[in-house]
Amino acid sequence: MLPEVLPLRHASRQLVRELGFLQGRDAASKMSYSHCHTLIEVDGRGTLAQAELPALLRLDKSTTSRIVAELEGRGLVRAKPSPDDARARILSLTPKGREKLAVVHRDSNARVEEALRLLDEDGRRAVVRGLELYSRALERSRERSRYVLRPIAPKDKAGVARLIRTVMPEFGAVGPGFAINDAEVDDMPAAYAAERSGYWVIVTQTKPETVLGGGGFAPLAGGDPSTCELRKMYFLPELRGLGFGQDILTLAMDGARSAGFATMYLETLRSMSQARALYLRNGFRPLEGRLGSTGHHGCDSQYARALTGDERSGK
Amino acid sequence: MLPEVLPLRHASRQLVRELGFLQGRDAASKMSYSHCHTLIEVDGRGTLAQAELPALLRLDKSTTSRIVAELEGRGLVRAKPSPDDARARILSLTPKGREKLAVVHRDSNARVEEALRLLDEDGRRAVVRGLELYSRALERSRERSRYVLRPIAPKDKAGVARLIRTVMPEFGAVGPGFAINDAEVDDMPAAYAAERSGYWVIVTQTKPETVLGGGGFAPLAGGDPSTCELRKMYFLPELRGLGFGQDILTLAMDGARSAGFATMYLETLRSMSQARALYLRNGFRPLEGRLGSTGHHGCDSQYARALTGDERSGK
DNA sequence: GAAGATTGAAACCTCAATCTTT
DNA sequence: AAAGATTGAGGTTTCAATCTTC
Repeated sequence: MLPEVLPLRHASRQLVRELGFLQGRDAASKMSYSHCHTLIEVDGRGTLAQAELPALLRLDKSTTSRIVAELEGRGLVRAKPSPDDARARILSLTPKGREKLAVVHRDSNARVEEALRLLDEDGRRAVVRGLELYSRALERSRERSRYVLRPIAPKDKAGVARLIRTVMPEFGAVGPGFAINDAEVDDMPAAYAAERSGYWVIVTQTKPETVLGGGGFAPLAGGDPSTCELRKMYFLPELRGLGFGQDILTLAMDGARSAGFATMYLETLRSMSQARALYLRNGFRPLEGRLGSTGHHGCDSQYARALTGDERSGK
Repeated sequence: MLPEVLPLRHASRQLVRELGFLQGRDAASKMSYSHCHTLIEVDGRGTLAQAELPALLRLDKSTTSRIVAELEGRGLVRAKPSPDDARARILSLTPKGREKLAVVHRDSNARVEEALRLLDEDGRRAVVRGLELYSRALERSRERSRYVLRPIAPKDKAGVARLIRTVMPEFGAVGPGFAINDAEVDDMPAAYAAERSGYWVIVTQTKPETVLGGGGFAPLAGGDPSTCELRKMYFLPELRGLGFGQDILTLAMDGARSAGFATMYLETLRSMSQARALYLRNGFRPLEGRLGSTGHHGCDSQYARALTGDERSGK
């Protein structure tokens, strides 16, 4: 277990309790915390579909429905039926709602400032950074839990082919000289069942499973037998930024190391900037030219790193 | 307004939503967070008086009463009447409660760890530090709100005298050569109504007001007319660590500057370590000997700083 | 009277069921 | 059937009132 887990849980319990005090109903404004957040979200967007509120506030739609009804009843929010869809309600603040929000902002700012003034500038910046990092990490972790990472299986044949044929054109990787034309695309499960290779997929947790990402390794075609290639790592947009690239890269490097490879090579495109940042973080370094004979002359960028030693990052 | 206020409020809203802090439930164990926290607090102390729970969990005593009743009903907590006081109930975990807590810990650790693994080591440390700093600042801010800082008034005469005669003996500052014997102690409001001086007190917000701390400045007796003395700054233990020393020191320095003083001098004791740290943070430097003729030869430590320029800290 | 603890009423939240519109 | 929204039932919390013991 990471050494930070227990201290963080303790700090988190403390913080939740303190925030419970800070953000409890304010007697003066008679507004619950959720009501204030709703006003803030509606104000920040000018107008807002009521259907968006549950995701923004992380509350059940029944709760947001009741909040809106209450705010409407108090004349702080106006709800109009959408012209496009008679089911939907479009929310906006009334002038009275904007006044109320100004009061809420002033009170909240004052209370937060009062606490921040007890810290020096370095401490204040550390607080903001720490809370931002943690809430972002929790958000990513929550989103990750909607997916499953597992080795490729025969049933993934069609899904993986569709994945590759969807992502590559997004980056202009169509036509000759790109992996999208490789014969293996049509049957990835068979291709990566071979010795000294591996492929993993990310699928939705909810059935029916849909393949949304994948990546693997195999011996480098026409290359040294001690060199493998990181191959066909692609993710649909909704999966990006959740750290699955790092997961698959780690699995691939560990698998390649176990299979006796000494070097991992890869070909990619400069336009895949998120992927290139991942490679650099993991100790991959750009090469001057190609290795092996992959036939992917459409790729404008090559990287490699040694798999020996315990060098995990490129620092 | 501090530049960190708005980013922090945003980050705080995000974090609160991610933590699902209100009415959150731990899915696996079917326990509300408050129930889990209660088990953790009881376990951490072995046994715990039920009356301590509201302060620990920052919940109303009616809520903690219901939580304990629920946990008792489920056989997780045992409550015995205190042998000393038939009103009080002493809580402890049953073996079944300890088992349940182990499950809760395992689940919580796993979830927190899953999020932390998305950060590098530097990020993880920043998260822990940021949350600890903020929860501590909120706690201090909450405690501060129970008190009021204001200029001394005639009605404070008895309270301030009692304050000084309580705090000084705590640090051994009794007998000849200490400020506790100064004539002004018996009527501080009158003494500090004079020109070029000021005194502030910290009193409880709840009536009747009780004086719990104070401090001020006045011309240095027997010293240069451009030199003032920071005088009689004392706080009862419950007030320490809440930043009131900094508040009074800032008021005193600003007041002295306005009254035309160029230097602020002070006499203290080495044993008052919190006060000395405050002086050093505020640009005061130790002197080799005494200034003026205060008659406080009991003090073993002298400091001074210039009031000109904008030097605020000693860095 | 004050402190420890409990109980009733009301606010807020979630889950599940329902209604309306697409 | 699916999506937007509402409603009913039940859990959690606070405030205020109450009971018991010191």
